[in-house]
Amino acid sequence: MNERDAPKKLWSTPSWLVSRVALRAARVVSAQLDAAGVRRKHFAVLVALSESGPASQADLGRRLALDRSDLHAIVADLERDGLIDRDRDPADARRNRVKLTARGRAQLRRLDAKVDAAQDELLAPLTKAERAELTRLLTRVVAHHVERDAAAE
Amino acid sequence: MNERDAPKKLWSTPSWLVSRVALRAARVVSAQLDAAGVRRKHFAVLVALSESGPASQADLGRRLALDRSDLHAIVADLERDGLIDRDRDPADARRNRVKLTARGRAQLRRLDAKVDAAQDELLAPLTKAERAELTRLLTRVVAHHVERDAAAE
DNA sequence: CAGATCTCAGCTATACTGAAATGC
DNA sequence: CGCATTTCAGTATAGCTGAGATCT
Repeated sequence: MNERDAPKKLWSTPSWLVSRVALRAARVVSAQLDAAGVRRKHFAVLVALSESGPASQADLGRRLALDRSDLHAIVADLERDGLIDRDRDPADARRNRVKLTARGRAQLRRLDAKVDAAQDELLAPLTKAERAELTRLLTRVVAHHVERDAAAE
Repeated sequence: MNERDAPKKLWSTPSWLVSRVALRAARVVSAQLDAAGVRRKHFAVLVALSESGPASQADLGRRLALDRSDLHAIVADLERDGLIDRDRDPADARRNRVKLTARGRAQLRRLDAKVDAAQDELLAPLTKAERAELTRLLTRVVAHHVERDAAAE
């Protein structure tokens, strides 16, 4: 008796399935990142800084859908570990300008490989084409809800 | 600036996408169930009891992948609301025998419709065929990890 | 002035652990 | 005895809220 004996109704309910997959995803990704002492949100922040350059905390929060409050703690962790630098934005003194350090950049390269390995572990039973299709469908769902939120202001 | 401006790297990372979809799923389902004063886990327990008849808490926990501790609280809620009955299992006095009441059965019918509506809301941008394909792929992923856990004992 | 940003204290829900009491 | 079940207390993380201080 285990999860495989869950009600048929749930096995055909996308919201239940996606929650189960999200839990597995969190586990495999966290397991990969744990050794580096980094959590998933920390990784997301490093990725965003690497891709788009320095940003304010408010900006990072909006782009990554992270709360200002959580972001505050994450950025403090990353700064303590020397992976990012923080200073006042000279153009707008309300903002903290957050940027990757060389050490953060190097750490991100290592983390990238670990996160890629976790994807492989998560999607092990799927072919390459199926993984692409799953990614496409999930992307469409997320995009739809993001646009709906934006339309609602 | 919002989630749509998240790093491209994340938009192509299945674990990130599936977490975002799971959050949206939790929101739309919870919104539907809130009015009835029921949460998602409560719904899952009702579904399991309806499909397979009376069960012990340990059994429900294994089948629904819910912790014994959480299940304790859920079952207490459902009993307080008159949706389930609980008594000692005469065949094994360690077990609580949990079963649906008539009221629970009636409530479940209403909740079923609400959860179905939430699926529609969640998967709005997808065609029927795409929804079926997404469900199939997610099922394969969950089943894979469930079997792996079972094999590891 | 209204509005944005950062910080801090706290909240709820979810997932999980340890241990005691009871019964097989 | 070892093992299963229930109950209870407690932990960690994610997502979120309210409010104050500061700045545009």
